Amino acid sequence: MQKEHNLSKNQKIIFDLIDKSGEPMKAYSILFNVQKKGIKAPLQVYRALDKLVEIGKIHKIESRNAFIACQNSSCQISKATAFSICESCENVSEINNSKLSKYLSNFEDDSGMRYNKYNLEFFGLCKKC
Amino acid sequence: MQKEHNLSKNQKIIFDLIDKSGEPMKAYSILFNVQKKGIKAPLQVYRALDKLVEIGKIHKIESRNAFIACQNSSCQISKATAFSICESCENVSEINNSKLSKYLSNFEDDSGMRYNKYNLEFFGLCKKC
DNA sequence: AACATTATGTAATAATATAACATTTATAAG
DNA sequence: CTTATAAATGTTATATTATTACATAATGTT
Repeated sequence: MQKEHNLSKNQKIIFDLIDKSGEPMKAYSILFNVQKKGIKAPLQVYRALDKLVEIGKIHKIESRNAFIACQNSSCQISKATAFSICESCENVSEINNSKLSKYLSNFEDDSGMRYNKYNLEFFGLCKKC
Repeated sequence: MQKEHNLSKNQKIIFDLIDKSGEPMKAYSILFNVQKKGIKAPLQVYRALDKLVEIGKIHKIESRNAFIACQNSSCQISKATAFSICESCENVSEINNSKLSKYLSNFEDDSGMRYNKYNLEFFGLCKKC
């Protein structure tokens, strides 16, 4: 069952932009794009991004300092994320592989530490490149 | 067989600092710490960090913008990295698990894209926390 | 209505990272 | 050993990414 998050005005504007772009967007590029909609300051962008990440509508690509819309319909929270990143064209796509997520979610290291979250980034060349 | 990289003066100073600290260090904290040794500018630090990452002596913890010495004696290059990060005390340790690295190195997603590199960060609470 | 929570607006500034250019040191090739 | 090439350094300025602090407004709850 999916909890519907009612996005606020700024959150909606920013999510729509990222979602439509279909690719990772950087915070200041987002800012530039939403200035005509009245969002003027970095903080307004970062606050919306924080919330959107928290509720799993977007994910942060840590190695790129960029944000991408969640491409996984069943993904509610950003607790188990995996991405494939082309080092040439910088295309990024979210990996949705249940074996992989099961493997990683159940992973226990030697210290016995248990994890509640992970983020995995794969790098290589995509088909085109 | 391990290729010995002869570190340059700045690289050595910065690697020794990070290695001795035993924990992730941020670039400007490194800069502060090596100023008495004559390294005055951010760029000098970043250049050494870039090189050290390239040759696998240190790794970047992407989610923290910090750098940690490689804790894996057999790790020559930073092409297959995994870390465990405590969200409370921020302790970070490198995971050296051959099953995991084998699994990830051989992972192929549905698109058939092959990867030559990955970085995985696990989050949770360490034993102490 | 009163209260608490969440979101917004705005200005200033902190933290992270790179560009551009000049010079020096180390390495390799003849 | 000297010329050529690559790697590293030094320095200044600037770009990019992100947060602090404080005031106000909107939304949700009892």
